[in-house]
Amino acid sequence: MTDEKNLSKNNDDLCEICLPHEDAIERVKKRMIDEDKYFDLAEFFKIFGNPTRLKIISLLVIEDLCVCDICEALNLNQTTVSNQLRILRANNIVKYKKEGKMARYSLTDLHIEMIYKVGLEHILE
Amino acid sequence: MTDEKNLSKNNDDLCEICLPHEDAIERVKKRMIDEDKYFDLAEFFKIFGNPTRLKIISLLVIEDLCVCDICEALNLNQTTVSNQLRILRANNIVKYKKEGKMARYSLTDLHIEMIYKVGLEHILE
DNA sequence: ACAACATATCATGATATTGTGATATGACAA
DNA sequence: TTGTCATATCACAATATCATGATATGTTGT
Repeated sequence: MTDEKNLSKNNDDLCEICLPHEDAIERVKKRMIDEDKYFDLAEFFKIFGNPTRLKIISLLVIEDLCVCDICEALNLNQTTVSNQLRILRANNIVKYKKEGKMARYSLTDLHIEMIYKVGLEHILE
Repeated sequence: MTDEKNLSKNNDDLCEICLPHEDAIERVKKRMIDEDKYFDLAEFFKIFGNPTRLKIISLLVIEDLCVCDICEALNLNQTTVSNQLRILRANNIVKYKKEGKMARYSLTDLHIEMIYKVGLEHILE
């Protein structure tokens, strides 16, 4: 604890110009998650940061659909939808079941729906 | 309803190669939000798609902090933090109160905390 | 085996976002 | 008013992401 305080007075860390609140910094640092996790989490949220993917998600919140239904409902070409579905799959946001020639897509779990809905609530305020 | 079916047989929409499920498409299309909203929502979620911003959010979930505390806790230079705080502000994710020379930042509302936590739950599974 | 269909992958030019150095603002103290 | 501190803004090179055309894969019917 005293070590921490001395350390910070030595100015050998990045923030050289200000006088930080050591106690608050200690508290929040203790509760941070692993560095890697922030990157994983950012990758995950990045997926929601694209209107096309959000549209696809919003459809799948309502019901499961095959690729060509998504194309039709969103008026997008097949390549675009398929590409975005790949990204959604790779990030564990949608899953699919093969039914003959078709692939029926659905959301992997409730988290996705929750995040979508809370986000929508936020921007509609 | 019959109109819809005839329309789709005319192949004058983008998805020409497959035989979509008209009924499902109708159902989901009816419940879609305005085109613009998808863009707004994507802009909002984009903010969560960057590790630095997530780190800042994760700190503010725990307690309110001034800029220089955030720099110190995250070992980032002031410009980086300030820039990201500007983006967070512009997108209504954080707010701040001036206290003398300092600016004390906090999350705008509970939505932010919820989205952060549900996302974290998801990737930790 | 072959054709047709539904979906997936690859490659790419156009566009957007990143962190950061340089600089500006605004508050307090002397 | 001058200097210092805390924070904000601007500008930009490096990097990432987008939609899409071209092409591949895998399934069904003949």
